[in-house]
Amino acid sequence: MSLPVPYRDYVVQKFEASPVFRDVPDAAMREMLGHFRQATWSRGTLAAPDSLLKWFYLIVDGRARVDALDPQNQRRFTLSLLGPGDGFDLVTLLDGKAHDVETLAIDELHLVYAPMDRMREWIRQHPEFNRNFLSYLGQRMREMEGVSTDLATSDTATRLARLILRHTGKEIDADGHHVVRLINDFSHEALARMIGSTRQVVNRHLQALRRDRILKDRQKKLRIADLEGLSRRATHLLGDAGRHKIPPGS
Amino acid sequence: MSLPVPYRDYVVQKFEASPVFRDVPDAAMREMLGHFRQATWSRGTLAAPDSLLKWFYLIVDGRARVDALDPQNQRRFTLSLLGPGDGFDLVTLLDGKAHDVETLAIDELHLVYAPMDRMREWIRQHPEFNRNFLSYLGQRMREMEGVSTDLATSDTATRLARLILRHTGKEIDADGHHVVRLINDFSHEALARMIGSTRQVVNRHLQALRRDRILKDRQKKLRIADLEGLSRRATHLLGDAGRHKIPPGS
DNA sequence: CCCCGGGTGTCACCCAGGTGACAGCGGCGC
DNA sequence: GCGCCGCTGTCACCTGGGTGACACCCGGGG
Repeated sequence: MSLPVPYRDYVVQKFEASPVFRDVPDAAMREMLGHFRQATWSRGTLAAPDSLLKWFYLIVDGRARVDALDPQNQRRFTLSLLGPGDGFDLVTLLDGKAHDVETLAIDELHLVYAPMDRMREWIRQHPEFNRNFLSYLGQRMREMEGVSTDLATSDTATRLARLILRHTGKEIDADGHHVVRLINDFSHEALARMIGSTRQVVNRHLQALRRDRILKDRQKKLRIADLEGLSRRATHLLGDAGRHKIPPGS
Repeated sequence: MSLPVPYRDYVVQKFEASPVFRDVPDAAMREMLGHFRQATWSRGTLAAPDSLLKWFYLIVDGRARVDALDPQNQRRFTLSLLGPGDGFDLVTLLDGKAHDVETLAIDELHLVYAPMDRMREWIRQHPEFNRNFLSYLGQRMREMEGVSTDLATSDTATRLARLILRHTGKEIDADGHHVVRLINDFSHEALARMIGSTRQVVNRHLQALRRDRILKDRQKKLRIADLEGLSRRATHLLGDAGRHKIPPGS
């Protein structure tokens, strides 16, 4: 029923650097994992609401997306993107109540899962894990605050730039372009849902970014040619704003 | 140095029903409070960033507002409104890092406070408190998700209606109007910051609500005349949408 | 091979709502 | 009393971006 030892080793190695387990000693983690089971969901799978009440899932491989859907006005908004080391459903874990969101597998998803209650006990009993977990919660709250603030104060172009920037690694590929992680194969529709906009508008801004040589042209995957330029857009200092306003007498 | 016993009793009674302490036995709470100190901030006081790193504050009486400010583009956004029973800074408590927000006293603020570290220990050591605290975090996350989703999917009129609705009690005053709590004396500017808009636009929508007899006219404090109507706006079923679209042949 | 479905690229249109401006209003201190 | 200041109420103006529509492109399945 529990995880086979070799797989457990693989998972430990996967989670070691993840925010939830960063400072948890390997031994404790290995012991915890002993109580998990394993599952695989094919891409597109939608989490069943009642299984989210009973089990807490940790992602070993693959990505998941958590969408909120406005009941009226059937627009969607992507609350968060989960990758290896992330778990769901966090909110249910905290308060035990059903969480009205859609969690779905973007890729084939390799998961380990354990009963909610047991998870809660671990949090209570393992001090190192507790500390880590709380600090993970803190980070998540910061992220969410950032998203709200962005939505409330910045325009779509800026939000898009920030979205891309947030997922850009420092690594450079063979052609000297920065690679975008996690969201590089997203459709415009999916990007739009992450910044609270629509596919047409996202397309508009993406074209502008390509035109200005900030994004690499002519390819599906996002690649960044001018990181400096991108972060200027993200902070929308408006580039050279004011220059075209030189008073006539100078 | 610690709280005088009569005041402690007062605080216990104040916190008893609050989300953070709901299920914490009075005895445990009283013992905790023994380690707190007391402070009063006059209205308008801004929390000093470094004191927020060292101490965790609980509100006994009064309200506080937590604002995020977009570094460029100096617009503000009110992340949350805190009342009796709420504590700050939650995020710093969780991850120990400075939290770049402005916390300020809306009213004269009566607080009790304790060192962050001790607070963290209580969370770790008192199981009932831990459970409560985590579930409080869950609620807070739900609220934040709601705010983001609103911002991303609804128009300002709807967001304003929801804001008011969220703060409307079931109680009815002498004239049969529902009273709005916590935000009833806010300026349009302050309301605007809570829904990511501007004072002019908020005013626009407030006038519309008055015109439609949803809000009580001619007075500063918000009072609701037609709760039903308000929640219709909040869910923007668009009222009788469709009625004016009856196909010609019927 | 063609068809189909999902994604992309681009329009033209239009409106919610941001913006600046200005006039009134009430409370407070002098 | 008067002046000040912060707030309210209302304009007129302009624009970012939502919307529907349509053409096109590509990959996979029958």
